[in-house]
Amino acid sequence: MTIYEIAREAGVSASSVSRVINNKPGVNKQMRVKIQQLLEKYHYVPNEAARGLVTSNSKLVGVLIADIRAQHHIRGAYHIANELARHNYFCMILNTGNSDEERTACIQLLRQRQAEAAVLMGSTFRTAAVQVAIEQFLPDTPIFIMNGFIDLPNVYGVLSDERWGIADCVAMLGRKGKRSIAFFVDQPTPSSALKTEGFIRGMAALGREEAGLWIYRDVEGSQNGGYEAAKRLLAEHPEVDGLICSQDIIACGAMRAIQKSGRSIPGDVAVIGVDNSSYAEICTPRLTSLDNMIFDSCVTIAHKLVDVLNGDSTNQRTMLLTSIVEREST
Amino acid sequence: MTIYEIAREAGVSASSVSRVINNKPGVNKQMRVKIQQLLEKYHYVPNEAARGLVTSNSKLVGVLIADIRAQHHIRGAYHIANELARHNYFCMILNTGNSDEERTACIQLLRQRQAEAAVLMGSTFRTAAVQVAIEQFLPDTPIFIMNGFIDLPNVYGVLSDERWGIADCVAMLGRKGKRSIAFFVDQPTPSSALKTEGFIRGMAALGREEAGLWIYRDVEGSQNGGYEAAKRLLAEHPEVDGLICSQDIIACGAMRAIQKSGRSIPGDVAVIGVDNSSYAEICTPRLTSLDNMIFDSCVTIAHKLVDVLNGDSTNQRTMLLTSIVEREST
DNA sequence: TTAGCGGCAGCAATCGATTGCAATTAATAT
DNA sequence: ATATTAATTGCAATCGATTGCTGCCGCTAA
Repeated sequence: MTIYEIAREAGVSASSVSRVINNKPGVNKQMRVKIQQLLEKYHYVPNEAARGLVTSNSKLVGVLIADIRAQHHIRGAYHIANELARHNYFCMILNTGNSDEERTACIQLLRQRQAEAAVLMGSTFRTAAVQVAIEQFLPDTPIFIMNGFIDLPNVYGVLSDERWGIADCVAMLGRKGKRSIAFFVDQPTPSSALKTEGFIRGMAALGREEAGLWIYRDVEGSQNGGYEAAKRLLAEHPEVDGLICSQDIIACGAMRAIQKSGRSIPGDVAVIGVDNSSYAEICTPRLTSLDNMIFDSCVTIAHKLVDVLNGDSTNQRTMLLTSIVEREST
Repeated sequence: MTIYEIAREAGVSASSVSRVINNKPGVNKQMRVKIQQLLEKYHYVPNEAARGLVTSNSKLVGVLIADIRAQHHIRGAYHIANELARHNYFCMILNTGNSDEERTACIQLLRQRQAEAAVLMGSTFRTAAVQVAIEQFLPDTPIFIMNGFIDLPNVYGVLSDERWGIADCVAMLGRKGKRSIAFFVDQPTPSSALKTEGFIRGMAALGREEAGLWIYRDVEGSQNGGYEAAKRLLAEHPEVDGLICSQDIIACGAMRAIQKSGRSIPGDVAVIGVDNSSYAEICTPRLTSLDNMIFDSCVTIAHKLVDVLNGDSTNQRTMLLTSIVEREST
């Protein structure tokens, strides 16, 4: 069913049908009704490719996620997609994978489908190769970065203040009398750098110097990664009484190792994770976690997106405050 | 950058450029190279809307998921998207939500974007309204159903034999000397009906009649749902020594209630979940779970999809065997 | 009676590709 | 030298919409 067939049936030209479809003036009232009935009758759905071709608006926003299997990312995509759907935009959720080739391919896909904007989640966009790809293929496309920022005209970013968040976590452990606090952090990204910085500041507030801190870097972002790191930690510093992990899942693994060593949580060692994911509710004991406001970030991004697509302006950079959700592990 | 601009620069017509882009014969070798260099130079990416308009192939497959936040569904989408990407197809992942209106809207979206096939995951497609929508808007589109089947010409389905799987779970508990076994099942769907049937058969094999079975239906698919159901179970049947839950997350909640009642797992009560999700690895004790072969199902669906899109034929219905992954809870 | 105007409808160009067919050219055979 | 054939190349139609512009009709005012 095309507008031409509808037009023929109604005895008018395609122009009129198009005007009816798009609620534009210039069509007689009765004819409008007649056409609407035909549209209804034949379950007419416009061909978005044809429409996009002439109007050059695709009503399409690309959401690039490093790994859609990661809980917090997919939840973010979910919120953004829902918000955009209300504005008649459609989200193209793409799993970018971790190689630059895959990422560039995704960016080309966006271009190929004329995406009007792109949202980046995770560390997808960090490498130079990807930035080049963006500049080459999406030069005038507004880019929205979740938990990150690049200082360029078309780039908008939402960040949660994980630095102060982690510092708060340290302070909280301090208030509970913990002094020998370790920190597990995953692969280096801007986000993990902020977290590390927060840890250092927090410990400084407790009177500890950066040199002597127990920071375990490059911990794999999995339960096993946390488990192994904690084994090492317990061997090297058996007097540890507090642990902060840059991801909940790492904390889950770490707690297993701590419990296995015969220590109690939070009695002997208190543990805090980050993300406030569903894992935090499921592990035993339930995990205290720094909520980095994924939900709010996504809502904010979605609003920014809609504003920009509507031609309104927004500030390029927004900072969100984090909060600690306290559970049994502290 | 359009083919016309490339053509002008190369001093040929758009036709030749198009032939080069699509690797078609009929272009002089040197000219072909020259055009390829220009394509490269200007980072040319074809406009898929224009291309789709004339060829009427969108290279697009819709994946409809009731709730993309559900681990196993999004993992499924991940596998399918990866497999299809290798065949130059692009996946449109849509969160259908739970109302018929939302679902119909998603189906219209597929039509609007000329999706060449649709994959349905979760109970998305069960209601009559949705089936009508499919018939109206996607009459000739092949539909692939994950863990389900409808007997129609264009419909393909992959099912895992959860019935026998659950029966096996019962048998396994039986072998461990458990006899007082309860079953928690979520909202009624074809899948949960199969599971229930499997439970009944399994118990029959242990010599139990259907009438006296402890089947708790309509348990909410969340940790809290499992927790509340288990509280009821323990109150009504304190002698319970085995529990099978239709979802891992339900089992996680149930285990909390069981532990809180002072019982040990698996000593007093053995627990089994379904899905073999990451939750099964994170809860304490780690959960024995029936692996319903999400991964294999997705791979199978993706293969079927590619076959059908290539014009090859496949059998409409495939059955996969499940397997029990044994962990600490049994 | 005629100029002016507003409402409605359609023509035709356009978006960026693809592709069948005809035209041109060069190479080979007769 | 002419006919035959194959290899290139371009023309023009097409896909399914949108939209500026023109034309027509009927009504009102001078």
